Amino acid sequence: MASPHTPTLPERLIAHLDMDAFYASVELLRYPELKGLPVVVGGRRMHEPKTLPDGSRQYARLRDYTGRGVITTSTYAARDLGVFSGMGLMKAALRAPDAILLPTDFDRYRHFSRLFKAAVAEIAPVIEDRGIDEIYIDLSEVPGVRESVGHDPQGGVRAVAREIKNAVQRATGLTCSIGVTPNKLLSKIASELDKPDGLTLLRADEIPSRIWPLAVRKINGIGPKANAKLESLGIETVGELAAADPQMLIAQFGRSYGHWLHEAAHGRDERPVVTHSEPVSISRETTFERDLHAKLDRAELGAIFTRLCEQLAGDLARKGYLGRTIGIKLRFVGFRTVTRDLTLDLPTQDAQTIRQAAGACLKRVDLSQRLRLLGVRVGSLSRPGDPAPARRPTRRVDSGPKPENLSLF
DNA sequence: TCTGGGGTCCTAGGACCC
DNA sequence: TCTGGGGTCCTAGGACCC
Repeated sequence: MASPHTPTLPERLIAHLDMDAFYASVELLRYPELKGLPVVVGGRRMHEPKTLPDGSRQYARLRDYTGRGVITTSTYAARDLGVFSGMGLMKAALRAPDAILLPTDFDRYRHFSRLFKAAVAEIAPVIEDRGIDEIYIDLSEVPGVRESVGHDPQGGVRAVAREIKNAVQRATGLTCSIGVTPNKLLSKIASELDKPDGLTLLRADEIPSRIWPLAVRKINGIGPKANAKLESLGIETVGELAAADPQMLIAQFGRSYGHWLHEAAHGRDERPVVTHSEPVSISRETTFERDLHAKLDRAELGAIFTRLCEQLAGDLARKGYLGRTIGIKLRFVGFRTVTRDLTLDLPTQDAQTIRQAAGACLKRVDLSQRLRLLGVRVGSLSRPGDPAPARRPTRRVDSGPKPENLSLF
């Protein structure tokens, strides 16, 4: 407990910045005539817009798409038609057949990602990367942030957040939404409250009025499973979660997650803004256009497998990592997913070594069902100069020869 | 007409070591 | 010959996120 003699720490000021419909907005910059229309980005097939002789452009429609693939981003006009990120394109086509479909151009999104992050860093350098289109920013030490403007005690914060939004707009031509609160958990929620082009400031004393009415699913870390279970317990809002008996939550969800649920519902979160982090694993995976069978499609699968290993080796080399744990991921028809991994004595970067280890992993899987996805992963990463890992005697892996292992790879 | 690709973190059991 | 306890590594699966 804080005694009168221990100075209380100043409350942190953390921002969460989320680019609005990022991929779709980047596409609208080059196809401005699509502004306001339902547009969806996603899919893997070639559906580039065609420029006609008269200079006008012809776009693919959602109804034209066949094959596997999901929506990566949709414009707000498309969302109004009920098509959202993660939805299968074929399903989306039933809801919005006339929506325009654009292919993803990750290089371009990465470029704009660098632009907006650099613009923010000029104003507030303490940034945590949370992927291509969002960041956390620690504003606590930003000059002017704690000054009040007029009688608005948050005037300084608001001004700095506005400045950040303007800088992002100038650098990219894009809008973003920002939430500023005492921690990452609340800021993540706050940035969504006024999307798009939003700016939401929230103090701890506003949690009951602003946060508790929200659905528990709005909390980052409560996914579909936890949500369903909470619902079955009669808990739908954050306020109901906050009022729930912590011991009951622990009994239902386990010590760690149960305790976290309670803390999160009360808006408590001490996680720092992490400005540097090292990757834990690097992977490549692909979903096939049609389901493949290990025996019937042996040559095709073998070629894909080798290609994934080569791409992965390329990624490792480019990023400057070695990995000691090689793993595979298989997804069968029906979406059952299986993983196997194998830790080598020494880290590697070599495609053939990876391919061989991954092949050994594959031998431990029953391959009688058709596959829809194959992936390869490298973990236990190190840098080329790092000291060699302490070797432990290789233990027998009981691979128990599978009757349906078709010894293909 | 089901459900991409890239990740992180957690849990849990067995091996192995002290 | 019933039964220890802790710590770390390895492996598999699953929830969750962007």
